[in-house]
Amino acid sequence: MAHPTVEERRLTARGHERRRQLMDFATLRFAERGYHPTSVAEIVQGIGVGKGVFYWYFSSKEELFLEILREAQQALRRAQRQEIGDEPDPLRRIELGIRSSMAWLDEHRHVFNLFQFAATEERFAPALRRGGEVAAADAVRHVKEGIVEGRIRDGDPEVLTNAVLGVTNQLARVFIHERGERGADVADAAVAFCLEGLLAPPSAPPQPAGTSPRAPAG
Amino acid sequence: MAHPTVEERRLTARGHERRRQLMDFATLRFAERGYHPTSVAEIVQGIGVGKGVFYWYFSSKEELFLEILREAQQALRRAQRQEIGDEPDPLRRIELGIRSSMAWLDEHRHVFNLFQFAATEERFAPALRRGGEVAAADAVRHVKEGIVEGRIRDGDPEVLTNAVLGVTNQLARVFIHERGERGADVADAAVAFCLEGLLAPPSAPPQPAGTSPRAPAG
DNA sequence: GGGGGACTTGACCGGTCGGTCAAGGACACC
DNA sequence: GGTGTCCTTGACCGACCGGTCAAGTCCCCC
Repeated sequence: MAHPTVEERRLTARGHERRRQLMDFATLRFAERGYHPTSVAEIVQGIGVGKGVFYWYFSSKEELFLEILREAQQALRRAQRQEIGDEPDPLRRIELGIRSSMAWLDEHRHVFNLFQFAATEERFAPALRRGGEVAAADAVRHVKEGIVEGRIRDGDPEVLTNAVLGVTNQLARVFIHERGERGADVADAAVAFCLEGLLAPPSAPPQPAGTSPRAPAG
Repeated sequence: MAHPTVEERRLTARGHERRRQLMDFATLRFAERGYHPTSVAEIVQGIGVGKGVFYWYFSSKEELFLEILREAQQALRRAQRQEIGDEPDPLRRIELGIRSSMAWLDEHRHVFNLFQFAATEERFAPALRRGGEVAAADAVRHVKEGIVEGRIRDGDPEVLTNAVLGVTNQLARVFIHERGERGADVADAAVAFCLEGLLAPPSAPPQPAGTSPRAPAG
C-alpha cells in the first residue's frame, strides 16, 4: 500500500505543529463563520499551505470537526476535574464546577458556537451528546450527594443538574461570548442564582411598595 | 416587467396554502437534518412539486429560513403574552412566561434546533438576537418590578432574567426535545428551580448524614 | 371562447465544494 | 550520491447546489 491511513500515520514534531495549526485556525473559522460556510480551501489558504496538507492530517472535513469537538470537551472536563480536586463538600463541588466552566469558556470563547452548531446537525449531535452526558453524570452525582446530606432541596437530580447547566451556559453565552464580560464576575452571578434562585430571603418580609429596593444599609 | 418581485406578489388562497406547505416541510427538514444539508431540491421533492414553485414563493433559501425564524419567534412571543395577560404579580408573570414557553416548545419541538443553529451563523445570528432581545426585555421588566417590590432578591435584572431563560431552554431541550417528556411537568421543575434555587430551605436545619433524604411524612 | 394572471414544470447553468493524486521537495541516515 | 520517509503542492475531478427561465397549465371572469 502506498500510504498508511491518516489515523495510523506517525507524525514528527513538525507534523504535530502543522496539525495544531490547522485545528486552531479551523476552530476559529468554524466559530466565526459556521461549519458549512467555511471551506477546506479557505482553511488551507488561511495558513498558507496547499490543499494536500489538509488531507495529510485529516481524512475529511467532518473528521476534523469531530476531532475539534472531542478535544474541546476533553479540555473543559479536565479543567473542571482539576478545579474540583478532592473537595468533599458536594455544594462546593458544584460551585467549583460552575466557576471552572466559566473560566474555561472565558478563554476559548470561540468553541461556544461549535458546541451549539454540533447539536443541530444529525452527524455531530451524537458525538456532542455522548461527551455532554458523561460530564453531566459527574454533576448529577454531586447533586445526589447534596440531597442525601439535606443540603440541597429534594427533587430529581437530573433536572436540578440540567438547570444548573442551563444557567451556566446561558450566562456564559450572553455575558461572556456576546458582551465580553469577565468570566469570574459572571460565575459569581451564576453561583448565586443556582444556590438561591430568584426569591428574596424570607427573613426579610415583603416590604410595602415604594420602599428602597436596594440593600438597605450599604 | 414580466414578474413582480416575490415580496409584492399577491397570493390566492391556494397560493397561501402552498407557501404554508413549503414552510412547514422545510422547517421539519431543517430541524432534522440541518439547514445546509437540506437542499432546495429535497424540499420541493418532499412535497412533490417542481423547483420553480419554491422560487415563486421565496426569493432564496436564506429568505425562507429567516421567514421561518421570524414566524416562530412571533408565535412564541404571542403565546407568552396571551398566557400572561394582565396578571399584576410580577413573580406570577415570570412563572406564566416559563410555563407558556414550555408549552409552546412542547408543541413545536422541531423549531428548537432552528434557533440553536441560527445563533451559530453570521447571517442569521443578528435576526435571532433582535427577536430574542425584544422578548428578553419584557422579562427584564418583570424582574425589575419584582426587585422593587422586594419579592425578588437584589441583583442585576438582566442576569437574573438570563438565568431564568437558561433554565427554561436547557430543561426544554433535554427533557422535552431529547427525552420527549411532557411540557407541563418540565415547567413545574423549571419554575421551582428558578424561584428557590438549589438550596434546601433553611427552616429545615442540615441533617446529620444518613437520615432519610425524601419527604419525611409522605 | 378568449384573455390574463396565478401558478407549475424541469432542463439547464455557473459556480463551488470536498476530495484525489502524480509529482516534487526537505531532510536524515547510510 | 542513493534511498526512504515525511511532508507539500496545486491542477484536477465528479458531484451537487442554489438559482433561472422559457414554456406550459389551470382557472376565473368577462
